[in-house]
Amino acid sequence: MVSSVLKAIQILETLGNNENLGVTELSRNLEFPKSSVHSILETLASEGLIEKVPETSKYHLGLKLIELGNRAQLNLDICKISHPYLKNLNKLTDETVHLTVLDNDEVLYVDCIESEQWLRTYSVIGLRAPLYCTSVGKAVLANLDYSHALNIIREKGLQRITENTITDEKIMIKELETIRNKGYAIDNMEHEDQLVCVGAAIRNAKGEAFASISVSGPAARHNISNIDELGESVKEATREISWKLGYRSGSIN
Amino acid sequence: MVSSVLKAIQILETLGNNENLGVTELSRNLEFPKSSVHSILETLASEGLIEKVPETSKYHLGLKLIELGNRAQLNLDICKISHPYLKNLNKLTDETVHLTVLDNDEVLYVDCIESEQWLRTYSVIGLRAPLYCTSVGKAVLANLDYSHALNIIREKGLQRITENTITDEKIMIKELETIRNKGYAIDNMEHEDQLVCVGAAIRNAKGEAFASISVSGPAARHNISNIDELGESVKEATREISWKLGYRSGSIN
DNA sequence: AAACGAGGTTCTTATATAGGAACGTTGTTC
DNA sequence: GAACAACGTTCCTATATAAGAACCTCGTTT
Repeated sequence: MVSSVLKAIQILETLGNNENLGVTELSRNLEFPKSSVHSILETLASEGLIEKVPETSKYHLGLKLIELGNRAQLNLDICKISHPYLKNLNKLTDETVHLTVLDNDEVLYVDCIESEQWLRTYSVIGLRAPLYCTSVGKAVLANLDYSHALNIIREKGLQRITENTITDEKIMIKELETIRNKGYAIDNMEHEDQLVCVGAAIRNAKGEAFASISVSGPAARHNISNIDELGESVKEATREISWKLGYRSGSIN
Repeated sequence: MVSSVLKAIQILETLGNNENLGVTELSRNLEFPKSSVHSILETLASEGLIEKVPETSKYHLGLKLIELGNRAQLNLDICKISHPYLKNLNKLTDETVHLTVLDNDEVLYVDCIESEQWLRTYSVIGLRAPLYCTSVGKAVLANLDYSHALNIIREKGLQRITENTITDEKIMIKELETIRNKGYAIDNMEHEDQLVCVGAAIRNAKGEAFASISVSGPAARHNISNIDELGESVKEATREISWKLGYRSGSIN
């Protein structure tokens, strides 16, 4: 383990969360000595991972990171394979479509195609969300080992975010069963008021649910009657992607 | 300057260009000792910037980089401000629209909205291209200091890429003058066969042309008659963006 | 306008690390 | 199946660096 590299990464993360910080602010935030921060910033800036605003001597993330991030996205198998299916779902539904992967017991949004409608879900690539209150998250959660899922639920807790958030463990366990039976998860304004999503999990060759896709739109457009139809489309897409990834379902599923 | 951080960055870049490299391959490529590569990889992997494929002990770029890259993109003022204009141009033209910034005497594609048509320009965020043979590049080049532009042209050279690439310095200098007069640059299959683009430069508050926007599509759809119309739309968008960035043109331009 | 304060930068040395070399481990060849 | 080859991993120490402290610079206060 290389401490300076570790520090550099933490600096990048901090700059990602708070744009335009100076040496002292970073040093205080991270509790690194100013001089260390300074020399690391100098190095990062020399390669373009961050940029120094000369007038203020403050730093923000740089162009090279955009380049690397997109390279990472292109190299990520799941993105490559899923993108056409996202496009297709977007065409079919005219709603915003997301691809997420499980990372650190959260979902990380790694691809997105926005709806063309005026009232639409916003693009959120690179953001994270909890598992228990999103369709993408619940779809994955429902397909993890029971003990693992329970662990996550208990460790992270079921914080109330909206009126509809499921905050009771027993109800959540039933919900996960429903999701397994249906093959897709519905988020009925559990994460954001007026936002309804349907998500289904993607499995890798080992059968692990490690990613998921969702379609999301305003509650006004998604009532009980059409949400299941959407759910079936999403489920079908994930089934095909999982197949391409080498998953061969043993059961009738 | 911190050598280990510098090495880490070079490793990330190398992994961006060649996915799935092992310790030895990286060590050979970069001429770093294996042990150094090993400990840096370990550190990068611990934070998720890269991922190790356990079966092969090879590494590729990780999820955290997608996150950081998108954070960088969101924080980049020019992206924030330009995105609505890109959307608008895309709607207006139904062609693929790109935003690039000048970086290291090249253009770096930092945002893109793809056409919905079957035959379309592909999305290329994170890629780079030379200045002399792209509309986005020429638009910027035309608005740099004459000596600076000439320097770039001479240092990088005018390599022939397609039949239409401008490879003669004198012709290029005239072309740049035309671009300044018109306010937009046309790439008539100079970078890729059958691909036609129109681009215009964006200026910051200091008046520096540091970014540009283009609309691009197949030559079949863009003849002499409609290309100038597109050019005017692109020019108008860049004019408004430059204004928002604080640029107050002194001349009639 | 002098003194202060808050930030960025430079200096120096005890300390952690880079990197050469030796060691494991895996899979390939004969 | 033994010997080899190729790669990943671990070890050790000369060396580069982290980090504390001093220093500089600029803006603000009295």
